[in-house]
Amino acid sequence: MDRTIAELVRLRYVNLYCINIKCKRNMPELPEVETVRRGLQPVLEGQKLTSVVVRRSGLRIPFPKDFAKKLTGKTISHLTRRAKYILMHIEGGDVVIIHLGMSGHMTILAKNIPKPGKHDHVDFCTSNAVTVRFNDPRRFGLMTLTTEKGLETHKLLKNIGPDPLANNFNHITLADALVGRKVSIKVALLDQKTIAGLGNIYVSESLFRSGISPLRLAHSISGVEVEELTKCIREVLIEALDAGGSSLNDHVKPDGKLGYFQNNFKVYSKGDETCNRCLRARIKKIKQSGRSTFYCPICQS
DNA sequence: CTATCCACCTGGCGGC
DNA sequence: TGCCGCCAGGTGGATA
Repeated sequence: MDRTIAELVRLRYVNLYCINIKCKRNMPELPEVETVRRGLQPVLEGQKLTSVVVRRSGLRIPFPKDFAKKLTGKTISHLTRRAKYILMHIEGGDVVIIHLGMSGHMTILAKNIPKPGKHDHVDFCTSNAVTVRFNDPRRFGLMTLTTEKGLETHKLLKNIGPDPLANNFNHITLADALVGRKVSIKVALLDQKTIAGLGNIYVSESLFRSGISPLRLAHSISGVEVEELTKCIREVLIEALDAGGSSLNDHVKPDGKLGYFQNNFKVYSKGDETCNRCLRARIKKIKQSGRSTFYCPICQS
């Protein structure tokens, strides 16, 4: 039975519906965050928030004063995304900034709403009797408030680089962002002000696909290589997004649980395994700036 | 200014 | 079986 989320909610078919997945190797990077946004969109847009329940004083940062109070009774106009942030636009000009951190996920509860568990920090209850529950065991996520006017200059968003899936992003944008950077290309791509939305997984995957060693210095990447890298970043992200999208649209099980993203990683977490491109080298795992990097020493140079 | 390092947090896993 | 300690990750702020 394949149905969209909106349909399932309308039919009150969904008991428990996990939008994001508690899968060890699926930290929320751009594709996962975008998938969550797309999953929430049909159930939240145009709905009034009848109540907002906040169960602790803060996550990575404190909740704003009167967070719940300011949102209660307001209508959600639409959901957008900037880098790994989900933006919930409220009629009247407020905007809720949501970051899933490392372990944050959303659950849509359409009936038989269970008692909140240990890490269920926030509930958004809407006029269509749906509860969207935010759970985040590690509490690296955050929620805060700003306004439409303050969005561009908000501390969390103002220094974020271009979105790799946006139309205005291309190899020239990326090349510009790498000029003079004396860090490795791996570290530069992980930096959100170079490019928005890549995390540890997709940086390794993009570099593998483009055949560029993660150890190269950012400023040493040639124009031709940046062009290839740009193409590969987009491909990797779009493929992950498609996998997420198919999870949302096609893999709804009768019990309402979402199908898992497929892990088609070529190098990430594949340390010591034989490279499936050259079939000769073993994937190396190294540390760069305290973060693990996976790459093929033959395919990437 | 840029680069590096650390704190934040908890579940999961390896080792004993 | 149980417990201990380490590790993973994204980000901002402190430090060099």
